[in-house]
Amino acid sequence: MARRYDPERRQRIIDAAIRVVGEKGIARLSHRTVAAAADVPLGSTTYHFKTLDDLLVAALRQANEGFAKVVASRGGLEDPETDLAGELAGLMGEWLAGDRTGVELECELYLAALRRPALRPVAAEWARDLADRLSRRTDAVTARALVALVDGICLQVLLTEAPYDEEYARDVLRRVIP
Amino acid sequence: MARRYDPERRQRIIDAAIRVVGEKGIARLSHRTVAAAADVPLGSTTYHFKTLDDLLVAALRQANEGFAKVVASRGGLEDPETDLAGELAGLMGEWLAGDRTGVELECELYLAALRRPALRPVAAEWARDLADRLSRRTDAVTARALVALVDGICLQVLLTEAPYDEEYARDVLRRVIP
DNA sequence: ATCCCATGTGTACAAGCGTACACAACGATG
DNA sequence: CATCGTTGTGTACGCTTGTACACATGGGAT
Repeated sequence: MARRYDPERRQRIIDAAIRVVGEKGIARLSHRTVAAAADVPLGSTTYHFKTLDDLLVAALRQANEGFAKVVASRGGLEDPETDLAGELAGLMGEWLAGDRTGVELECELYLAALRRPALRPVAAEWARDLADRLSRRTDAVTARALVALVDGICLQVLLTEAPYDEEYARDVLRRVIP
Repeated sequence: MARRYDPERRQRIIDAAIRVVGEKGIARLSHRTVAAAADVPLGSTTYHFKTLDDLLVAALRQANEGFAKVVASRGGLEDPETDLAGELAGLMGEWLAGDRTGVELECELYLAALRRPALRPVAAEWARDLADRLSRRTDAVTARALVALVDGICLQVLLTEAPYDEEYARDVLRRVIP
C-alpha cells in the first residue's frame, strides 16, 4: 500500500474543486483555478488528477455523498410508517432550502454527465441508489418514476427561479404512488 | 473574403452554432469555432453576436422551435379525444428516437440555463409554453407536474443511456393525471 | 547508509480565447 | 455624385488554458 506524503493534499484539491464549481460554475474550472483555490501549485493538481474529468468525477462522487447524508440523517425514507411522498417532498425542501450554490453545484455536476461520458456512471449510480432506496417502500417502476419526478421538479425550481412549493410536490408525488 | 453582403449571414451563424454545440458541446463553442463552422471570418460572428450568450440565446430559441414543430406536426395534444398520457409518451418517443445528437443539443442548451442567467428566460418560456398547451387538456397543477415528469424521464434516458420505454412513460404519466 | 520511487514543485510553450479597432464595401438618402 | 450608417473583414493584443518535463524531496525497503 502506497503511503501518501501529504494525505490531505488530494482531498484538499477536491474540496477546492467543489468550491470553484459552486461559486463560478464548471465552465470556470481549470487546473489553475482549483490550484489557486486549494492554495497548491499548479503541478500538484495535474499530478493528482491527470485530466479535468478525473477531478470532476471525484467532485461529483463527493457531492453525491453529501446528498446521501441528508437522506440518511432524515431517515424517514426507510421507516414504513411515514408518508413516502411527504418524506420525499420534505427532503427536497430541506435540500433546496439550504445553500443554493450547493444545490446548483450538485445539479450542475449531475447534468454535466450529459456531455461527459466519464461522469455518466457516477450520475447513473446516484439515480440508481435513490431508486434502490425507494424500492424498499414501493415497486421498482414507481421508484424510477419518483426519481424522475424529483429530478424534474428540482430542475424546474432551479430553471424558473420559482420558489419551491412543498405542498405541490407532495401532492404530485403522491399521485405517482399506486 | 469571398462573400459579402450576405442576407442570410446571421442565420447561417446560428445554424453553425447549433451544429457546433451538437457535435462538440457548449464547452467548445467559441466565436472562432462557430466562425469556422459557418465559413465566415471571425469578425463576422463578433459583429452579429457581441457576446457568446447572445449567440446561445438565439440557438436555444431556434432549438425550441424545432421541438415545437414536432409537437405541432403530431397535433394530438390539442385533440380532446386522444389519450393525453399516451400522446405525451409518443411525443417523447418520436423526439428521442430521432437524431440523438439533436436531442442532446436541445437538452444541453436547456440545462445550460442553470448557470447562464441569459438563457433562463428562454428555458422558462419553453417550459411555460408546454405547460400552457397541456393546460387546455387538464388543470394547471397537473400540467406543471407533467412537464416536470417529462423533463425527468428524458433526463434519465439520456444520463443512464437506457433505451426509452414508451409503455413505462405512458403508464407513469397517466398516474399523474387525476 | 543508501537507493528507489511515489510525491511535490516550478516553469515554459503552443494553442485558443474574447475583445477591440481600423479599414473596406455596399445601400440608401439627399 | 456625395455622404452616411450598416454590414463585413483582417489583424493584433493580452490573457488563460492544458500539457509536458526537468528537478526537488522525503519515506520505505534493502
